[in-house]
Amino acid sequence: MALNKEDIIKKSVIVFKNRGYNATSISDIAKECGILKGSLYHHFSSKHELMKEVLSFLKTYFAETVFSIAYNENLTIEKRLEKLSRKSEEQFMEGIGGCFMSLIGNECVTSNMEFNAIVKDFFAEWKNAFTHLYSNFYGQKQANEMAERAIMLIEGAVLLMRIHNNPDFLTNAQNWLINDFKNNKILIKN
Amino acid sequence: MALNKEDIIKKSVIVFKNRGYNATSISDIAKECGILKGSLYHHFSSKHELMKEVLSFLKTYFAETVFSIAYNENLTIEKRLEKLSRKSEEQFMEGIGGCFMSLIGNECVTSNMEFNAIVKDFFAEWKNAFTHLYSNFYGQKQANEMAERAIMLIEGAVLLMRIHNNPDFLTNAQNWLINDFKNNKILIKN
Amino acid sequence: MALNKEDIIKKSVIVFKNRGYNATSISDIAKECGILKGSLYHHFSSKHELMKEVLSFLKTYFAETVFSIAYNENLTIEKRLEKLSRKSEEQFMEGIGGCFMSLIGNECVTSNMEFNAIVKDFFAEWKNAFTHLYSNFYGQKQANEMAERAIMLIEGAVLLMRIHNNPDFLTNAQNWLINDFKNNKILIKN
Amino acid sequence: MALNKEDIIKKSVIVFKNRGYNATSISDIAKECGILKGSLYHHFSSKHELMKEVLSFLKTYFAETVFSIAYNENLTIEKRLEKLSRKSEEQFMEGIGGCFMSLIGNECVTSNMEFNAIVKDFFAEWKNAFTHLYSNFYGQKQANEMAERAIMLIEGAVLLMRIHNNPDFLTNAQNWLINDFKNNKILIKN
DNA sequence: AATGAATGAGAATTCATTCAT
DNA sequence: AATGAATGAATTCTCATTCAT
Repeated sequence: MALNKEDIIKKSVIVFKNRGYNATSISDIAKECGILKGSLYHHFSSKHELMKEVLSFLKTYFAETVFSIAYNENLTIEKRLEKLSRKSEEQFMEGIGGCFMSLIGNECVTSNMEFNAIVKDFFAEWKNAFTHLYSNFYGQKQANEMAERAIMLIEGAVLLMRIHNNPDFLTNAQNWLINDFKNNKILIKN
Repeated sequence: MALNKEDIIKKSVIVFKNRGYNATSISDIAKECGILKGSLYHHFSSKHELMKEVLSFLKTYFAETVFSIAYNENLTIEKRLEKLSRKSEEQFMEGIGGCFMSLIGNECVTSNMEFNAIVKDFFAEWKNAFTHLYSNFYGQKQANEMAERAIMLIEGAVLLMRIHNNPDFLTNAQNWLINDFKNNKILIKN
Repeated sequence: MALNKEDIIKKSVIVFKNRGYNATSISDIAKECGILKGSLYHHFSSKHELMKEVLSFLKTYFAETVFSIAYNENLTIEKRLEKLSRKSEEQFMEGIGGCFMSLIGNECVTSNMEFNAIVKDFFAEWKNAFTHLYSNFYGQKQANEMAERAIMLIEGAVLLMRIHNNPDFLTNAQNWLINDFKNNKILIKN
Repeated sequence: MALNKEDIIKKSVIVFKNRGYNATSISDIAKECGILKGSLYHHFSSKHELMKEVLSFLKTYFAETVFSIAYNENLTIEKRLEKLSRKSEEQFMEGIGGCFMSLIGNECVTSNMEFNAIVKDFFAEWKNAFTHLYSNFYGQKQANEMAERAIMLIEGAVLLMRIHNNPDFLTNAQNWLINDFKNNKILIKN
């Protein structure tokens, strides 16, 4: 009752993150929302459309709430890196753990170009954020590489965390990134 | 005609890797094998059982063909690392690209403990291989950490490669790993 | 259209009685109901669940409409026996003939404890009804025995009626029971 | 190995009696015989043909081993009745309990006229046996009726025995029949 | 907006039967 | 006689979607 699109999207995130796209039924989502599956079609024209809106919602959420931190000039570069890490960690550890974008992106890579486009955008924005931070200390090319590496490390860590049901993997990865950053900064200064 | 279990498992790897577990139907696999879906049940009692055998097959394949390289005393540590990288790359780039174990492991993490157990084993064996290599130059604790990091980096790279349909991600990651190894070796020597 | 559970249950009784549990498909029942097989699952979660509801429905039906006659104090014992006979006969001769409870009970005895429980309940209630009637003229032990015998005779008659496609078997059995009752009553009085 | 038709028929009796016709697969029977299902088709052209032979085998078995007792002039009528009871009881209590003929007869009554014909023959022969015994003391019409009643009682008892998994039902029914016989004989003599 | 009944396509699975070896 | 691979039809069940109320 009085459910709006955003409510449904937020509930959908939970269910899709647990079971993936194909194993999640419209019924599952409706149940999570406390309505009947027929009613979902008042808000979304199809499961596919719902997922597209979920992905867009999350992309926007990350851009506004997480990646934007990289551009916050009120904080030191280091603080930004730390805050960005903490914020993304929050998301990746939510519920059962995992990166929604890569989960859906990987599952649906052959079947759904529209999902894929959004997922690629997400990664591009994430990379830009990291590149922006690193380019304070490194040249463009190296900053780019380091950003790519950072994302790989985090995504790999999230993946292992999900499979092993153990948050330490992600915690370790974030610590390594931050420590590397600090150590390299010192090296560069000298 | 006269297909055996291994033939079917190899065909299954292709189809499951493309579409994942839930989106792949027994019909899809049967079609790939050139038989009717009913005939598959002569060889495997269920889709679930088939996937278990596929995962076990791949785990054994990696152990015997890839991870074993780390223990090959006829090669230098560096050569082993390179060969191990090349061999795993071969697998991860096969077909549409992706790491079968992490794809299935992530998709089915909430629904299937039996898949999960095999996937965890796979990662444990992979980590042991890296740890074994790194412990030639580092203490146990650090070798362990470096192994974990290496796997994270590769898995993250494979994930980005799949999503962007671009093998460079993985190539880069492997190069970084090998270069890091060489550089660190020099640092340690001095 | 706009079928409800009870409509479907009543149609199911017909089909299941004709062919038994295993030879009846969900499709058969859906056809009888004038809907598609998928639609049945809107009302019943499985064939097994449907049969459980059919059995429960029939058990209640017999309790309320047939066995209750034994306790109707407005009728003489003899009238009750006659009416009870007539009412059960109506059910056993319906359609192709047969006792639904014993048909399903016997067919599914090894495969389905839940069906079995309901079937046993049915027979217990039937026996109680007969025992109640007979205990007006006999001691508890003998009334019990006579009730058991009565049910055996009727069930055997229904079985032969079904196999021979001849209602006379049941008619005969009911007459014998009623005559025995009358004759014994006279013997007892003297 | 070295299985012959009769071996298979005897194993089939066990499996069909447990699960009925439709729920029993050719595989189940093959398993019980220790061969593969394909091999069964060397001995029987179809499941239907197998059941026909099973029914014929049992009909012959009962005729020769059980019903023939009624015509054994070396025994008193009473002894014959007792022995006949004991022998049929043996069969009805075998394994999980139940009368094979009535189980299959009832399950397949609408689908299989060939089974039905054999089952009807079986009951005719059984009735003849009882009629033969009773006609030593009663007129043809009454002997006939008593035979019918006897069979109804036993069949009803076997049915309840199977459903309640309790052999007492059949034991009781047989005792009642024998006692009735003895008591009536005395009444008639006087 | 929500319900709930219905649809129809497609999923996994079973199974009687065939047949080359 | 037996095997084991394959068939193809049928079965139970699921699910995205539609629509009258």
